[in-house]
Amino acid sequence: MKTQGQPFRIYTPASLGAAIRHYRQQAGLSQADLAERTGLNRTYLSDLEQGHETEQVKRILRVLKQLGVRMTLEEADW
Amino acid sequence: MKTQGQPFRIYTPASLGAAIRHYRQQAGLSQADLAERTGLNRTYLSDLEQGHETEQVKRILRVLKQLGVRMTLEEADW
DNA sequence: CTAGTGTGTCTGAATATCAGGGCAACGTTA
DNA sequence: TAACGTTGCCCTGATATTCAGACACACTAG
Repeated sequence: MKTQGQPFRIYTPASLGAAIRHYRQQAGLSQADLAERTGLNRTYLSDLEQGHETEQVKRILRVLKQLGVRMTLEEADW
Repeated sequence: MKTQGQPFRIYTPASLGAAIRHYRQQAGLSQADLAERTGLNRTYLSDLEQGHETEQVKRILRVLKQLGVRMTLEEADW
């Protein structure tokens, strides 16, 4: 049983942040936990989840939209 | 509804770039075309397709991997 | 009440990135 | 051959981002 939730379709930095927050909370991790595990700053993760990580992600999403490509996030078995 | 190609699973900046290149070529666009349509610099797109747009994408992918989340790109009907 | 946890947010400094311009190499076509 | 289209790559200045560290607030447990 995969227990896969619904995939997230990513169109904006905000939706990316919301998806990340969802998966982080589902994993039972705090921002500090995840920051430590990824070697990233907690402030960065906070901003990321709120969609404040704008320019770079927006650029890529703009390219994908122009090409008619959809970005999806979903649980994976790796 | 067109035939959907196989989705791309994105694990690295290089695979993101390869997917973008695939879709751009499928759309019959040059880098310059796409740059104009997206308002981005052609050099940026060149780097992006080669996976040289590293840090930001790598950070996000690192977060997703840590959370057991997979990023996928595929054609969308919009 | 007090301590601890989680998160948002601020500052300033250090980095990373992008746009714009240009040039070389390559393949294709006339 | 020459002209053209495409792409990789270089440089520079300007901009955007990330980080560390700190603090406030809300909430919860003891």
